[in-house]
Amino acid sequence: METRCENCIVRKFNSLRAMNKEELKQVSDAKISKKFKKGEALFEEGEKLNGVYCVRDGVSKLSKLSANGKDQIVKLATTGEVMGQRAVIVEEPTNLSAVAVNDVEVCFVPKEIIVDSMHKNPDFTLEVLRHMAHDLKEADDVIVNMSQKTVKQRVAEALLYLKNNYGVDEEGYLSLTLSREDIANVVGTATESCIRIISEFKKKGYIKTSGKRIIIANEKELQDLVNGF
Amino acid sequence: METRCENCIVRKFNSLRAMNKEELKQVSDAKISKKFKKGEALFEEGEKLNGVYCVRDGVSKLSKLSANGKDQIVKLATTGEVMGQRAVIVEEPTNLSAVAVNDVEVCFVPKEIIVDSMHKNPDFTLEVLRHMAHDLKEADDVIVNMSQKTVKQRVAEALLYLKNNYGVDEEGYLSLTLSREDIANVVGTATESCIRIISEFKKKGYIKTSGKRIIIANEKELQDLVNGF
DNA sequence: AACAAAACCTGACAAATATCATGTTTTCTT
DNA sequence: AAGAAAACATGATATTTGTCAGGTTTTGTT
Repeated sequence: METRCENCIVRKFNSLRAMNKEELKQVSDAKISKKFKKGEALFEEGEKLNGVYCVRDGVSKLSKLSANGKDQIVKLATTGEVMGQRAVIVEEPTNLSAVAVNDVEVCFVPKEIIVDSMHKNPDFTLEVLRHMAHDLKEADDVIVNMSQKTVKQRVAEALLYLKNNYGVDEEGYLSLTLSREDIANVVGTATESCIRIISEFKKKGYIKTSGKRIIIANEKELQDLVNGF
Repeated sequence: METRCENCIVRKFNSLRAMNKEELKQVSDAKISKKFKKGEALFEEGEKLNGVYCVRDGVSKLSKLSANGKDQIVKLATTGEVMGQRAVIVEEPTNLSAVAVNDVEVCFVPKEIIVDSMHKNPDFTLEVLRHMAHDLKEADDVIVNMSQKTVKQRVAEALLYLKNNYGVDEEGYLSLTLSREDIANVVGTATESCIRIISEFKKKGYIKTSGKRIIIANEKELQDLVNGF
């Protein structure tokens, strides 16, 4: 599928929207469409990125390996988001790995075009800057959550996050299904602890489950828990 | 003391170095020098910032209040760093409070000048972007540390950080003296836990203390601890 | 449909950390 | 230099969380 970036709705949600016509044409001509199956890696921590990845469809987990061999998921990147921007800007190997959580389709945009636009088009640079400022704020929030909230609160928060950001299907199940291990890696805890807490939520009627799929049955109770009541 | 920004060495270390002469003159004319005593707040979380704070001297702690009433220190801002940039860029109230750790001297630069330069001077915007990209990476690292390292490892790391970033005085004491409570708030733990661990380090000979002041006596042991040996 | 692999689950226990209570030392202020 | 306030310290205990070990269920593949 060779579509033109100029017509891509995805662009509306990321910094590429601040590009002008010529720039978009350049991107369009140079971009390479890539598909990744669930579980495949888009790129690995420490790799040099030759461009950025604009997500057309699907969700990827951005994670970092810790000294003890566990992955910490730092962010979930969804349709409209751009991955790898940070590394391209500072011209360093990326500090994060990206792995497809479900089937993912991205457009790879060579870094030269991005860098070139950043030098020439202040609006574009500013837009990138705004997105990064937003990510930084979110990262600050995560730091505070990690250090000040209990694992139980963080699991509850993660479930609400999944509902609020990815919605539910016709039956009420969270549209984005993560494995218990992935949830544990988002929350920063042991997989068993995560499973135990999810079981507890189920027992208390806050959620219902079917296999790995989850229905949020009592949003208020979960929210109260997050808030410390 | 009314010095000119054009001559300020501090500027060399932050994004203002990408400003051209006219821009610097504007900053110089509009800036207001402010001094804060140890413990005073420069600004509070949720406040609207009308400009940025360029640190001439001293150290401030940037922190965020958590639901349970504890402060989490997200970053220490030192000579040469600019505080409040993020909030000015996204035009939101700041998500962090800034409190002087020791006596602090800053130049307050009205946001109009910053915003104006960002629209006109791509080099400046790009420089700001680079700094923010760097901060974001550091934040990612903190997230991983918080979730994957033990409190003991994080305390050890914090002590080494203080040594590496602020150095030691003639007697070998860490130049930047933080209270045990502040260290606990950097590390994200209870003050008592922090004190206990510091006592343990002292008992084991990794550090020496005199009041709140600390000498790192065995850097290698501390580093090994951080690395999980 | 059968099988293997992966994911999920649970119990028992150990380790890490928080909390509460109380006393001591240091630092600051006058 | 004295007194008050803040910071530091430590014990006892409770809670949270991780680890190991062994199961069961679900999922994917042929």
